[in-house]
Amino acid sequence: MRKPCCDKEGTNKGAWSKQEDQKLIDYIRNHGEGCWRSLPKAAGLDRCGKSCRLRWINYLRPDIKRGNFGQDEEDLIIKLHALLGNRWSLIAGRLPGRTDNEVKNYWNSHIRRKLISMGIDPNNHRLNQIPSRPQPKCDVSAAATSSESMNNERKPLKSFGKIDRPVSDGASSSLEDEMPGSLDLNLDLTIAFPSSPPVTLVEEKRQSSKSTGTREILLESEPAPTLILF
DNA sequence: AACTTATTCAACCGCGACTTT
DNA sequence: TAAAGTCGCGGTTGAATAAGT
Repeated sequence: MRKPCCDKEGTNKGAWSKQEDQKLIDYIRNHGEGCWRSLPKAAGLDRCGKSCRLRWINYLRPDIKRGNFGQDEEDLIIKLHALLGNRWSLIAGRLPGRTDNEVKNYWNSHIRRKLISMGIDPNNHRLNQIPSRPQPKCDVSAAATSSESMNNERKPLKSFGKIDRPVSDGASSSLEDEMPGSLDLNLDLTIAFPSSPPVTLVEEKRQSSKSTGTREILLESEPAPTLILF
């Protein structure tokens, strides 16, 4: 059988030194990404492959955009979070140059607090005080499109191809009933599935969107199925 | 200036899905 | 087909820094 990914004994941990960074950069420049297990040894690094991967993806990759998030990026994160929940890698995938870790951190340190201060539950994007329902300054209209899939207690969907957790579960109807006509997403989001989504999801989507008519969810079990939200 | 508290963010951990043997 | 390895993800932690007192 195979050897374990990395023996935890005798590998460096904690912050990366400049030398380590340089070794990793040099190695990946010459050999490309991949095979993280064997990379540390080949690159002369005393690190776990997992740690190398993380360092590269979150910090060293040349296409990483550093610095503050723009308002458009923030809006997009909110909208995508409303749709996808805490699937940071998917959200980051829509933000060029941003990493899942960065998006996650930004959400937890900035956006989350901002939504709370506006009386919006960041977990489900619902207003806490339903009766008055003030219009938030920030574009959180997507929040209203959210469903219970935002609930942090839900089981995470690990494989997108498998869709054992829908992008919005069927339980979303209660929310949509509550927030009719506030679904101005203005978001052209297309997610390509690696494989056809199960029919159950399609049916679920149709059922939940049927009642409201406020959101178009297109999920086709066709060769290149996409999820399109408006 | 010194201390405390809050915030940020890089890195680690554990788990589940996928792949390989 | 089962078991073990690998990879990627989300949650969490903790050190560094900033802000407040």
